Amino acid sequence: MKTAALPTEDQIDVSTQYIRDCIRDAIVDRRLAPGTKLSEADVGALFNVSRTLVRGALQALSYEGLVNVEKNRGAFVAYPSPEEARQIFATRRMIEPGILREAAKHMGPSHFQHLRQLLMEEGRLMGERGQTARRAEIKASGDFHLMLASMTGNAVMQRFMHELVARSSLVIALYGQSAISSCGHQEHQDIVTAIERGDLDRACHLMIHHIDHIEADLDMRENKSSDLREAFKL
Amino acid sequence: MKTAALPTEDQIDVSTQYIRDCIRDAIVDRRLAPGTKLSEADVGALFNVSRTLVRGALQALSYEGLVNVEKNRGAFVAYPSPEEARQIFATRRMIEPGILREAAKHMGPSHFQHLRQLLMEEGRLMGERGQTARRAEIKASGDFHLMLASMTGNAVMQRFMHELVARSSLVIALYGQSAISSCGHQEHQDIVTAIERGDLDRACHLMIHHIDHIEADLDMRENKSSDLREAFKL
DNA sequence: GCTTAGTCGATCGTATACAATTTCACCAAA
DNA sequence: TTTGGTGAAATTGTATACGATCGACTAAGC
Repeated sequence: MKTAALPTEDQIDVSTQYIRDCIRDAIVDRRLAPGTKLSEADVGALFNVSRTLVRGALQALSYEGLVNVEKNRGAFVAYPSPEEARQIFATRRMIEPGILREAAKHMGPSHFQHLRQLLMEEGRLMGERGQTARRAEIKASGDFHLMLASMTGNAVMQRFMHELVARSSLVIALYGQSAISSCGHQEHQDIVTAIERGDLDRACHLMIHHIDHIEADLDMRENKSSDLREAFKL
Repeated sequence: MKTAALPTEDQIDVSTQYIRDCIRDAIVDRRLAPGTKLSEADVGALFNVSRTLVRGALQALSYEGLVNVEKNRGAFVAYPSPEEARQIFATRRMIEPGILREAAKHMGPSHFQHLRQLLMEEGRLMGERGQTARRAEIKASGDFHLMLASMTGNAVMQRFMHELVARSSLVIALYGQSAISSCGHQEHQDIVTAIERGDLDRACHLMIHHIDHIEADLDMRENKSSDLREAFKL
């Protein structure tokens, strides 16, 4: 609920940071389709700022992998290739077990309560229908992994996971099949249960398979038009 | 050896990317001390470009954690706190075992040869004396971990490791004690040997202890002057 | 003498201006 | 109908301009 201050938007201090967050949210929420051109002038007009600030925001997003900046052509919402998608999930398989073990070291009863609460919210959203609910569900699903990362108390790792989750959301939005990805909810619960029991090996095992399942539920056959450009450019 | 084109510097296309790389190299090589102010005007004058490009470079470096940008005060070479340093190494412990296992899947004889070659170079540098050799040694030590990451064939992970190694170098430059950190060379060799034998569990174990040793050889008592500013600011 | 207010210089934040490049529409020729 | 070329319009790349903020120094007051 970050977009709370719409009515007085032009009075708010609209900094690069704010623009970046807005665009990122829009991309992750799928309100901006992959491949969409983000014209500096247009975005600037939207926020009532000059191109200078917009450029900064777009460059930052480019660094996060959510936007591709092509020289002399402009910025576009990232259109991750299947290979890129595979790398993102492969990276998650490499690091999330580590996160799990580290987080477990720092977890107390209150942490488990927070996790359970998040899972309940997630389950509630799963029951609902409609675009909005689906978006919220994808977001909640990512928040689970993000919350685990935050429990490591490690800001560096948190940033990495933040980026990975955002890019995963983009990939799921692109290649995800209708409703199947929801089955991850039960897996989240199983993971928490395993941690709670102190069975970290099992928790890690479940986590890896969970990521496998997310990836398996994607249909990453070669894409639409936009790929031709990438195939021959540069 | 990236700074090969000094004589004709003003004719080169000095883009944001180039400036960023130069500054990063200077930081990692310890030619720029932590805490050093990077004035936009000064850097711009140095490269004969406007502040616009410099700002872009500094913001990118800030995202990498090598530079701190303080609002209305300017950019400074990062001065990692002990806590930050701990998080960097903790992150490496969380992800490098994963890298190891993934890299091992893709490694053939030629890969081992490359690794051995790097290790020989590392050993050679260890024998030499002088600042230059020490810098090269720290760099070579990082390159070992970077090479392992590159063998995963995963660009996302490679970028993460690149950032972690750069920041580690900064930390070592700051808190490292004279010659002790060199003992890691033998550990690198042991890790390669373990991978070669297919004993990944042992390789991971060695890797974690290796990172432990690097961290243990630091003297992270509370720092010099520059920290006072951070202590009271914000 | 120490504290506090006020001014000045330096540096950053943002907007704007101009140059360079790409895109696209239009038209002519095959 | 398609292909190829030309020029204007749009868009990005970079530099510069100007207002805002911070830090240091000076000076006045306690």
